[in-house]
Amino acid sequence: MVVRKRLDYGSRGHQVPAMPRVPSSARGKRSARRKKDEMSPFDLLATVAGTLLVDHENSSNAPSINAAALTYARKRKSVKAEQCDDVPPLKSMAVENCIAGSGGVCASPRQANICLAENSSTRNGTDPVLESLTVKPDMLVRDSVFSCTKSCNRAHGVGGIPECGSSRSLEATNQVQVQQPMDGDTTALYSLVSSVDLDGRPPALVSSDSSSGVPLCIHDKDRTTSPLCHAEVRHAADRDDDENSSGCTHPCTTGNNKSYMPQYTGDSRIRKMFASKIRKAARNKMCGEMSNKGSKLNLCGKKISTTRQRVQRAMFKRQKPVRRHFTPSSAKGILTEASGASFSVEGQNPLCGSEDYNVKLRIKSFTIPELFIEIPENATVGSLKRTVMDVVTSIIESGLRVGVLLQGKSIQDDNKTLRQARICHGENLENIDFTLECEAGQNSSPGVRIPEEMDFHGADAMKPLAMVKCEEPLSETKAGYNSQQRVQASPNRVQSEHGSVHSRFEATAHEASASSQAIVPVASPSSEALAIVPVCKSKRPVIGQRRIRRPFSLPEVEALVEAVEQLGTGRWRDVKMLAFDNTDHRTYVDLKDKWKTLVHTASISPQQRRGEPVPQGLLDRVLAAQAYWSQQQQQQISGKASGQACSSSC
DNA sequence: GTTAGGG
DNA sequence: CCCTAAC
Repeated sequence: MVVRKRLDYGSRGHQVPAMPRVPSSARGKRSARRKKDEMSPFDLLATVAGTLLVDHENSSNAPSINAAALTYARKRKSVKAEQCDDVPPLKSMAVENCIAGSGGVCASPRQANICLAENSSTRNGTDPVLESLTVKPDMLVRDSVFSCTKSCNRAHGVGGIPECGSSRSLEATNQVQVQQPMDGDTTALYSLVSSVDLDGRPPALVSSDSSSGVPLCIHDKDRTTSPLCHAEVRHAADRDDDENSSGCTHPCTTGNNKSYMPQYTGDSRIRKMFASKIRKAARNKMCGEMSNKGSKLNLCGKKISTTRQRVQRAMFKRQKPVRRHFTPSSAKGILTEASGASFSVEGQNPLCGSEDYNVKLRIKSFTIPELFIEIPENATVGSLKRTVMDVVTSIIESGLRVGVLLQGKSIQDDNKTLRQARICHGENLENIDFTLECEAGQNSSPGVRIPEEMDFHGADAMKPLAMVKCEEPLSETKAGYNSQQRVQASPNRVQSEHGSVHSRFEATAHEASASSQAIVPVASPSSEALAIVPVCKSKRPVIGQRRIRRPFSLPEVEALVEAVEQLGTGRWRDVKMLAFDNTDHRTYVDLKDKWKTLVHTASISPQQRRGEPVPQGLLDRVLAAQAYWSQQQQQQISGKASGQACSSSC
């Protein structure tokens, strides 16, 4: 067998050494490290103790170690022979199980495992990225869009199931009815709109809309001729996987860009320095600041530890959106949109008369910018969902502000009254739009990060776009493009604004946004690059922010367990690559931590366990694997020690 | 950049 | 999850 190098995974599939590599941990636990020079006796003791411990564990909790060892041996053997292709029956069963259990997620790690070789090979080549992404229930999406628009006139409260629900995206389908005295200024309106519950819970005034079907703006539809695939992601419906928590738990406000650059691929040194310093500072500083959310208040007093709110943290780690980038949702609005999701709102005023001086606006949905997602063809739907979830979450969390567009024109003056802004009784409010713009955008220099972050692999069209986007002044963003094409129907117009260079891509983006009110991952024109720039991305890098907590789903746990069974503890990077290669938000440290908790969980009584219950069978496997690999490590260590002793004595 | 471990 | 020491 060829000596395996870590990086080999990338190009040749996964190769696992027949014998567990001496976990570099042999350099091991600190305690071990410290002792290693001073002890032979200690070593011996440790070995004995370890053995005893292992025996004990096995006798009390899990299958006999022998059985486990056999299993592992077998597995390792097979793995050794055919890393990725040889998937023992047991694994298959597990996979099925997992898939059946909870939508999607599960499949990913394992599949990644199984297809690793293929995966990696494709990566090297042309990276077929998004072709598989598609889906594109265009109609659905559009339906929702249109229904939203058109239902304006409909009386709210109709019992029917909202059409939007079908394409429900990110709380987008909620209709929000905003009533505001016409004399209120636009600032007030902004506030109102901003208060829209982004968490998907129906706002107080939400009403359902049963009208769907007939698109109000047919041109939108026609425009959507792009060959690109649009994938609609249903936020709420699919949140049964592990990502749920993240999104749900921290619905909005405080920015957390985690999603779009989850990997620790950033400049870690800088990150570390900034992160820890800034973070600490932030902790002290922001005690009172963020606790509106949830019940986590008064954290300041404590040290904001476990429950501490997301603290400003170095964002560097998220600087390289390896696989995900946002993309401007429309050419003209590139920057504008960049700032965030734009959501279509429906202006309405039929009832104004009866409401005296109140303007009734029903916000039925909003869209977020197109998202470009790069994901291997053989990635699972679950991983795709997660990816999209990440992106969406980041958009929402990165801090949003609202912009108001009337007849396609952005209303800049917050001090105007609605009446002055012509958002009032008697005016045509059908074309009023609200855009969500990233707060972040205001604070940072947009252009700085983009170039580095972009994955340009030959995405010629993308690059320019990104650049443009980055460099574009934010102000233009606001003033420029207005939400969706519904308002500004002409693609040409869009292109004219940015020049022909970007036309191709822009058109794409344009279409995408036009076609959907939902989250729309769009396949890049060039199969390889999906560079995407978070619209908000260039925005303030939320420094020192804590990552969102994302409990491991059962499928993930299974994948982890299996990977550890194969690779052993102490090889977290490999575990990550084997089972979570497509899951950016799970770092190997996370996996290690999870394993730690799993072991702990498995060792306590079921009554003491919290969170999503993990099947006992799985926990048994955890213990077995832990015991087995612990033993292995012990043996390695003792073997090493004896070897040294021998060599020294000889 | 990884791994181990404490918090 | 975070942070950091030790490699």
